[in-house]
Amino acid sequence: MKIDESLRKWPFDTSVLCKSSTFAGYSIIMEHLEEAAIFLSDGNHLLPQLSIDCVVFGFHEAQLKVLLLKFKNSEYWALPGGFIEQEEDLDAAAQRILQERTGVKDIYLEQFHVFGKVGRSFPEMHKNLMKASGLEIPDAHWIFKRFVTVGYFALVDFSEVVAAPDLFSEYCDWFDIKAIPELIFDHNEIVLKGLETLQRSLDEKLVGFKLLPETFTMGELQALYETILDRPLLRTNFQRKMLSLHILERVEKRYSGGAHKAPFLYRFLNENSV
Amino acid sequence: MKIDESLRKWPFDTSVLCKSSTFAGYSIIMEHLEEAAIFLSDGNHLLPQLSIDCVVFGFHEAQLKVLLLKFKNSEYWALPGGFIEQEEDLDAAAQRILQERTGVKDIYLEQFHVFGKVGRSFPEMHKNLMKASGLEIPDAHWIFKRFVTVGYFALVDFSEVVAAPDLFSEYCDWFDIKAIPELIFDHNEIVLKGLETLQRSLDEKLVGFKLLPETFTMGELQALYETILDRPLLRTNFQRKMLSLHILERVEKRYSGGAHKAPFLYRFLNENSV
DNA sequence: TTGTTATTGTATCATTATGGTACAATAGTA
DNA sequence: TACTATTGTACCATAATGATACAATAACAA
Repeated sequence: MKIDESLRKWPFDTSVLCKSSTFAGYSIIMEHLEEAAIFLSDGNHLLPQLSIDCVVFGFHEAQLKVLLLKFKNSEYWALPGGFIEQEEDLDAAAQRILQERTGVKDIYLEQFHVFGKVGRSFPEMHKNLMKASGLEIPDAHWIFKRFVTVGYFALVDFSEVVAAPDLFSEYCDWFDIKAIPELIFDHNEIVLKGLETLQRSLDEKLVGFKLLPETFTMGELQALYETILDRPLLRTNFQRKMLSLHILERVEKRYSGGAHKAPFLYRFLNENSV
Repeated sequence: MKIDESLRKWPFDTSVLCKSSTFAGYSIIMEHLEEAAIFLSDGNHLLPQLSIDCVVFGFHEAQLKVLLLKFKNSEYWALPGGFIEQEEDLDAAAQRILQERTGVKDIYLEQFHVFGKVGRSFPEMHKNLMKASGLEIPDAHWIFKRFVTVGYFALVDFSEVVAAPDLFSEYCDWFDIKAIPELIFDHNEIVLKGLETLQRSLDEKLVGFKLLPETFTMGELQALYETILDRPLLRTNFQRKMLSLHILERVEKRYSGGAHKAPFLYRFLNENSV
């Protein structure tokens, strides 16, 4: 069962938004502006100069995708991110930020690196982006200070995600890992490091299944591995290897209109359920 | 050639210090107190609520050792750590902190995890430790706030280290990884996570050589691997494996008073020098 | 000088893991 | 009913690893 693409992102196509509900669209943006202004007016409840940035991986149509947000009235894209409350655990903050962006609870999250170079963000660029989105913020505001950011990567079942932009972004979309646009600050570097970490975790931790729905074919699993590792794998040996691990349960066959043998469906057995 | 143990730490034995140079010892402590007070009087040049803690690994007498600091007038031990200057890269801060503690330049350092739980430090305990070391600090002082800490692990040639305590510690010493005492806050957890990271890096990154001096025997190298991985390895196969990697250069034989065949000495060839 | 001892370096065989090919089974189509 | 594309599995070749055997030898003792 396939979910309508347009349901997956909001607002996916701005031209549609403007045509069909210009006023509603405008009011929503105004509301966001006000929300953003309120948010920015008091940073005392947050850990200062520390942020979180997330590389959200999804798998769709044999491609590894990353979720990105687009700044309002600008061509700049960025990773979903946020700040940590004074009374909030770091991991909990990452969970909260991602739940807000994806609608998914209990996301698989892993911290992978801290980015702490002095010059990793560009205050001037940041100010321009804020101005473009309609926010006049004094130069000395806390949001323009140097930030150290903790990189998390998330693995989500693409079909479960209903992505939503944040206070400063216009909309969000999935990008093929091979076609990430130029991102703000050092976010391209963060994506790269996140991908490297994912590649390394893939063998040792059987983490790939988090990117697939409940059941899947061996072919789909192999495509996932090939895409992440970025190299072809021998079908027969991949199958032998996976089956020898005894982590897959055969469910039923999938009869689905190809002039060929139908593949089995498998379900991942995590350690607890065995 | 063996360096005198007593040279390696300062002041290694407090009783010696008190007996042989009571006044000098006292004045040194006073000096430190004053330094500490000056340091604490202004935190504006530091990133707030963010710290660095280091697990410094050394290898000595077939044991994996960790460097710990002892708080003044207290039985509590802690990891060497510090804070980040506003104009300092995170990695540079870790280098600086470790250089101050070990006297070694260009230390091999790797960031391995951020510890960000709200309750990871204990302000009351911290205040008592400060009081015991002679510092009266107001409860609202920045140093008692919640801190997120970035864990680094360091690999050093044990024989090069001349360890020195910091402003808040009395002296420092190496501890066998198997006999780490109870540490403040979540530092035991940090050591454990650091060790796990070291174990995982050991195969994939040929990082073990950083713990050995310039030249070493195959037996010493094997002892290092066995200690870190905490399991015995077959001598003959270990030797075959290491030699097959073509990362070792045979230097000469070591004739050193055992009634048996003398082992070769090896030098590690890093990628650049080949 | 010669035999003894503990350790080192290497050869060899057994076992397991992996790379690669072959082929039968089969769901849909012509 | 034959054909096609794909799937599941068997099989062989090669590589990596586990385990044993043994010669070489530096220091020591007789």
